[in-house]
Amino acid sequence: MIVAMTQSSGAELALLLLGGFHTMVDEVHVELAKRGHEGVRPAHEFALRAVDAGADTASELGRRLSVTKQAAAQTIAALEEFGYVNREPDPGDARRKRVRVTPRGRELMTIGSALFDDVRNRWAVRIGPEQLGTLEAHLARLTERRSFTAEDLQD
Amino acid sequence: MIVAMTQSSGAELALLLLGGFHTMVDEVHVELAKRGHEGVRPAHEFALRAVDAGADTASELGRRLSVTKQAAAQTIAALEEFGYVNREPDPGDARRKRVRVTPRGRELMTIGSALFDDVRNRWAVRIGPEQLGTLEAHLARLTERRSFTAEDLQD
DNA sequence: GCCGATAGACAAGTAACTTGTCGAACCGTA
DNA sequence: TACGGTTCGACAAGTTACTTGTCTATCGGC
Repeated sequence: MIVAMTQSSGAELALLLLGGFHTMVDEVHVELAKRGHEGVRPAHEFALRAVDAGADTASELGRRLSVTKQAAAQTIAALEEFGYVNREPDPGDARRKRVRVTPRGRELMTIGSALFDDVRNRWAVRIGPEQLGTLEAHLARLTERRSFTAEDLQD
Repeated sequence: MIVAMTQSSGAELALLLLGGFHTMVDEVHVELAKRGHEGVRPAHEFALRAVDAGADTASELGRRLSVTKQAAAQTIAALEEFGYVNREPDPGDARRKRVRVTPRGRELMTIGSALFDDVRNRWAVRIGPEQLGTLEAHLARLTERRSFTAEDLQD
């Protein structure tokens, strides 16, 4: 995506960041398809990780991914259709449906992690592991705590 | 957008890159709306820059942005509707319609560049200008020439 | 003067969201 | 224990930024 001239170093930086993301994700996505996970979309992978990390209801997943609960519910429905998660009623709260990662979902996460780490390792070889570590540390600092607004409290 | 645990440093890196992009774009987008460019979507800004940089037909714009010519034509139609570009027949080739950036389009680019540069400058203050330069240089290396495939030749 | 390549138009489909609305369930308080 | 506000998930429709597929008009080399 995007190789344009920009005449703005700020806009160029934005494109570099997006390009970096796409470079990683495209490669992982292609390789996942070859290994028996054809239908899966990049967004599904990240959502599945969030579910596994504890976002086991649609509302909670929405909050973690900063999307509406409806969007999260749609993602969960897709993951369920592909057999990556299943849903069961929460015994302690009849409103909730608890989302659990299935063995097949766990397999996707394992392969996905390996593929992402693979790309990262090749990057480490190209610019040096300590340089990559510094890059990550800087990015983490620059993106943390993206200032709350009133909108973040809705829904 | 996304604060999930991942248990994979590769996947975390991908999220950092996407988060960085979003952090920049969201801020610019909000500020643009305040300054009289309400309808504009983030993608439009980058497309407009590509047009200005010489991608003055739908097909060419598609190639530069790595999307289909149809997608590029839709983007151009949106830009035209908002008054950021206009189209006129190419005198030398009756198939082509030449896309030109209007004064209002140029204003958008100017403001957009300033806002992006503003974010970048604040980042430079936070981690140091030379560190940011290194980060950009590394990203540029890691994303350059994302290996051609047969698909790139179609359409 | 044909023929393959290219430009753009039109149509329909898709992914990943959004807003808005709703009923059911939960929970603190009066 | 009844109420009132909050939260949960479901359903419906709309939006953005794409895609694939098909079509006609035009161009350029031989």
